[in-house]
Amino acid sequence: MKTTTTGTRERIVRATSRLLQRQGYEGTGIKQISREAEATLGSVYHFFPGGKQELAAEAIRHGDQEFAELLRTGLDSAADPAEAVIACTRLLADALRDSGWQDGCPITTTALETVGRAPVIEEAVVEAFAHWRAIVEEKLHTSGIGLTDARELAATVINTLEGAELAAQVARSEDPLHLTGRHLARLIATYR
Amino acid sequence: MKTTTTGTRERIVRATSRLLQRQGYEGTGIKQISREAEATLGSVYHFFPGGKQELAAEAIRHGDQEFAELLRTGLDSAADPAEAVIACTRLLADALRDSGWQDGCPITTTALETVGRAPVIEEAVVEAFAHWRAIVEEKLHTSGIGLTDARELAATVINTLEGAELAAQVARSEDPLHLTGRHLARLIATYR
DNA sequence: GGTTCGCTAGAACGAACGCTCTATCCAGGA
DNA sequence: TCCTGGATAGAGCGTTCGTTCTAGCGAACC
Repeated sequence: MKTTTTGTRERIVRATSRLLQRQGYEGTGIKQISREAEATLGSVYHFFPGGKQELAAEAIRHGDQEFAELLRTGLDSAADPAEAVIACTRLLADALRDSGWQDGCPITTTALETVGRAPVIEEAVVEAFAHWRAIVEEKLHTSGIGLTDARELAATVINTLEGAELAAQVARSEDPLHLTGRHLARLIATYR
Repeated sequence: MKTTTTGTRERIVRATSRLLQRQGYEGTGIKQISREAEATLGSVYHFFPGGKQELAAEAIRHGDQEFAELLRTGLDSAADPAEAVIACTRLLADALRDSGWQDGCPITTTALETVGRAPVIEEAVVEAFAHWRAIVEEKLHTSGIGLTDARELAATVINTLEGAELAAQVARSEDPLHLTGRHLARLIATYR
């Protein structure tokens, strides 16, 4: 069955994405991935002949989509861009807390570990960040903020969310995310 | 000689700190550390009987001091807190570029890799972030910003710097840091 | 001069790493 | 009915991992 084969591939990608998110690239073994995905080592190398790097790049792309969806959900929940960003921080805080402070940004750890040493992965990382910035930029622009300002603000919004998520994870507290939401809202307000 | 022994210990800590910064915790082996530090495996385990975790925790504390010094240098370079923060982003951008985009925040990668799984390291990480926030907070407060505002702003300044450094490293560009400097300055200006 | 002790030195251990390879399974076409 | 080829299965390769352990070094004290 076609569904079975694509099912295995997808199970592998999802398991990899979750493991990279929680343990990073070097801390995650291919055998652990195959175990968690309920697939065999043979299947992993069948679908990803490029090995661990190719698999990780695909997992990053998966995390990209996941995070993008969260962003869109948050941004669509309010017309005012400042409130919309606050909604994003709330969604992030909820997800982080509900996972026992385990599930931060799905790609940051892997990105930092592989920067400058695994071009295939890095490319996926760069695309993910650009993708997220574009989503925020569009929201800001359609809310009446000029193109240049919207682009610059979007970059800072994403970067700040990343930093806040890291802080929240380390502190095991939602506070850094909520605080960041308020400060970003205040910054955005200065542009209107 | 006393100087020789403390010399070896310090060489090990410095080498570990630099390697953790560039390769992360899981990507750095103890044998590589002993090689780069020009110390033997026996020496490493003599000074750090707690093994890799104890060594990493000590290296994090070293990175803490290093980053704190950079922050103080930047903050002291201008009376106006907004300009002072911009000076920090400039220092960070210089250091990052000059290292070939290798030397980002000395502790972030290790922090993310070990969060929730290595309490000894995590404790050092939490202390480092608190330390950095305190430095920024003091600058903001002595510049006339209220205590609560200063504390909250300081947290956001540190978190945002972290996020911007990550973005700059991934993009191999100083822009995210400079942009963040401008936005943080703008945010700080709304409090005066 | 002998003894102690902080430190250096690196061989060796079991476990885990990424990856290769052969064998087998089984649905669909000839 | 046989054949083909995508998918599954996992033993085994060489290497490296973190750690342990014993042996030896040289300066300092009695």
